[in-house]
Amino acid sequence: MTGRTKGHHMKAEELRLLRFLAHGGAERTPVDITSREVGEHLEVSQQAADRYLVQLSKQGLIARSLGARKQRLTLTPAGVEVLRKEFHAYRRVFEGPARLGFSGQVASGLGEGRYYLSQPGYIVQFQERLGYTPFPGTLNIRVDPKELLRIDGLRDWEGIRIDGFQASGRTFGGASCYGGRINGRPCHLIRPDRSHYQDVVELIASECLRESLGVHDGDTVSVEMEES
Amino acid sequence: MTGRTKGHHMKAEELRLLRFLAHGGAERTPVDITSREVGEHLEVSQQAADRYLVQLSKQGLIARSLGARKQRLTLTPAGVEVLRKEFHAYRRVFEGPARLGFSGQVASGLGEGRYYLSQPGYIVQFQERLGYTPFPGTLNIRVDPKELLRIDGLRDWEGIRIDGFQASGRTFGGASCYGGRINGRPCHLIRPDRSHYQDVVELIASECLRESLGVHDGDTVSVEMEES
DNA sequence: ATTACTAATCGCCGAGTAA
DNA sequence: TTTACTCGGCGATTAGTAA
Repeated sequence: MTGRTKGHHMKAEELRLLRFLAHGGAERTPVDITSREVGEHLEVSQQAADRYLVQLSKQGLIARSLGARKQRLTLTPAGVEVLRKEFHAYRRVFEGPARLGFSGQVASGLGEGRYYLSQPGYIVQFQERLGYTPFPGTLNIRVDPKELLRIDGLRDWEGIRIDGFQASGRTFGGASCYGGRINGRPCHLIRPDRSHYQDVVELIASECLRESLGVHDGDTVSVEMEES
Repeated sequence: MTGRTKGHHMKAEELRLLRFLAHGGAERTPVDITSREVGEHLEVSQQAADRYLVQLSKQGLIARSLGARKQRLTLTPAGVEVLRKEFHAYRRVFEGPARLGFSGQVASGLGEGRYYLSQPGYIVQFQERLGYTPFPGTLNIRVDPKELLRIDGLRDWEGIRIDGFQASGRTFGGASCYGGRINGRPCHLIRPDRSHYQDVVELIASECLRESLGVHDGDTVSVEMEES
């Protein structure tokens, strides 16, 4: 369920194996196959194929149940997500940067945004990777639940990675940022790895968006995301 | 121009590099970049990045011209094809098998088909990989030149590989086969690596298609290709 | 049959450095 | 500055084989 947070990239064979399983329908229906057959398809030894299967399983990308005769493989949601991201990366190449527009109502958060955005561990990363230090506070937008699935397509975008860290004895989680505009003004949508909201998206910008846009709770705003 | 005939697969980093270059527009416009920058993006050393560039260049997937300051990189058509094939493989996963229909007129070939299809070097491969021994003769279909670009999309499909070989002192080239139906009857479209025709596609089947379909030169036939 | 461990080999990565 | 060579080290692969 949680995205591939770690930045260590997959090796080509593991990716091809994942794709092979998806091709065989392992997203929906378990696929019965031996490590030998996997090896034949990938043109590697049975031993290597088996290691790949073990690795993918460890990474939570496939689920294995070993029978005496064959093993039964299923892609996990995380495995599917890896493939969808790859797909999207290629689509980006051939079809240009994706766009995603939606609108929603300004909402009050729980004041967490301010707390998180004040953490130096985050600030240095924002400065480094977004090119600015965000105003300490997120603008929360409540969107129509029907739109959520579409907005969730952002998961496939490359995004700008903000890594989690430890500080003062607690853990701060990672997040991904996506560039866009709200009512024409540049901002980033920030999606924490472990999101707490369902129908709320959080935006950050260098200034206080509430002020610079002159909006209040309940006001409708329109957001235009564009992939870099 | 010639497709990646060799079956030795690319490593993940080379593929990512190729995609990175395409992302930077190297398909159309040369990209100026140093091996250090490439390494940073791929998160490998400058030396490794350089090796990848050399490899890709050797494989004819990119063109390099070294300046004193940066190198100028362009994707070759072969490089673009590699990426397009990857793209298509993922699309196949998420959007199901592609279909491609076209129609054309039965045409006479030069009798080469019979000669090639009689070569034992090909026959064993057909039997092994297509599951039948083709009737020794291709059915040639002349198609509307306007359709050619669309039909050329077949290049992205996975296809069934027939390898080239040497026999009696000469070289026989490789080809790719794609499954489909002509007027409802199963057949394979065969696309030699070095194609001699422009607006003609060649079909093979276990029986003589001319007979079993009861068609003659000039008759219009319709072909339905479906990806496996 | 399978999966998967061990041992030996292979090949790749990156540091140092030449050009 | 670049690109790109050599080489030591180590991770990955395969053959053999145990379970």
